[in-house]
Amino acid sequence: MDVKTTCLGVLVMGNATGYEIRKAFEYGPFAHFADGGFGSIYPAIAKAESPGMVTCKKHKQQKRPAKKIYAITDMGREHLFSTLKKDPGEDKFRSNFLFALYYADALPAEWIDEIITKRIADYKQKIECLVNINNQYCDDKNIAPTLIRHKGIEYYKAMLGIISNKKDKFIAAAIDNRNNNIKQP
Amino acid sequence: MDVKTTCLGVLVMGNATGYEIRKAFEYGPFAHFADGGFGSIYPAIAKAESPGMVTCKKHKQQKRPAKKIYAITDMGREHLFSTLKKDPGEDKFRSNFLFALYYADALPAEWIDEIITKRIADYKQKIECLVNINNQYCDDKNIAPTLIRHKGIEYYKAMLGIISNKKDKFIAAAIDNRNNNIKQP
DNA sequence: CGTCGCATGTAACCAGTTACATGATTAA
DNA sequence: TTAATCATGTAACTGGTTACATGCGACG
Repeated sequence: MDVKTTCLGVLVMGNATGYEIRKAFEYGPFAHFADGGFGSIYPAIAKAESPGMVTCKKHKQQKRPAKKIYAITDMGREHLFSTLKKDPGEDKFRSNFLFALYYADALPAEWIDEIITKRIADYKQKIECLVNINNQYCDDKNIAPTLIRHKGIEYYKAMLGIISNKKDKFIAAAIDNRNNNIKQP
Repeated sequence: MDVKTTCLGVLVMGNATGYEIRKAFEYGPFAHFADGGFGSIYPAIAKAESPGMVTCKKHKQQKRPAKKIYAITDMGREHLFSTLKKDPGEDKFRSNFLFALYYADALPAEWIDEIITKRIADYKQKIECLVNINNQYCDDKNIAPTLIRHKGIEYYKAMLGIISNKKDKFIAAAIDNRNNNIKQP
């Protein structure tokens, strides 16, 4: 799913500026499975505007760049939903954290302790963030967004549980092998 | 984590060819959180070879390109482990599947049913794959790989449980809104 | 007779990240 | 006074994907 399409996904829920779209990616209910920074969002909206998938109204402000409020068009809606009806393909999960833990046996126990402790705190914060999301992205008429939000919460809780349970074992693995090195080929 | 480093991560567990490295990314115990196709692996190994992070021995074969068996060097090990001691940063999870489900209210119920049913089958297969991994990547001396493998299994089981529980609700959301459309701004 | 597995690689392409460019207002 | 929020955007870079190029052997 390219950034243009995810932007349309935000705009279908209500008009927004580029800045607000980015906030939706960062704090919105699908923050944990879609993203986009300024450097990709602004060009993406421009790419959506030229064929007419979105329209733009400028609101002048004092001492700031004019707000550009984008609205999705029928063409934009069609593009979004036809994309959504295509095979979603596999999820992509990339984790340097797990990659590092994989080699816990060859890393200092303090480091393993540190990254796991930090990650546990991160997960707790993510859960809180998803729990506290207000309704600006969730219309009552639409049930799915709420379900997805709950799914996100359950996902992080599952991650939290797994990591918390195994924390001591990982640290022990690192301690046990403090003076060994990883298997030499 | 760039492909060069993940390749070193495979090689630290034993010598391998480019082809075998790719298999490790696809079926190995960290297949669910790291990756790389041929188009990225071959150039990555070449980039690791020139400064001396890996060495290469050619084994001629009949009627096939010579096998190039790579071995990690001390420099390669150092590069790997020093990278592993850096802040792993956030995990990246991108899911077109969840993105589509988010708009279930505006999509055909049959489609939602189809993608959820398929995803449940996918998760079951992933679990089986991780359960059946043999020890070629898991040395008994090293505990962490096994822990990570179990973590992968628990992760997919959690995903499976969440999706299975909510399946009917998502389909109902799609059915209920069959003649409505998503909120118009 | 087709497709999967083995086995290497290159080149064009594309999408997204990072850094740059600008700058007032407000809360800690 | 420092950092965060608001608000837009461009340009260079980087890194990975896709398609191309080659081709035999085994299995069904």
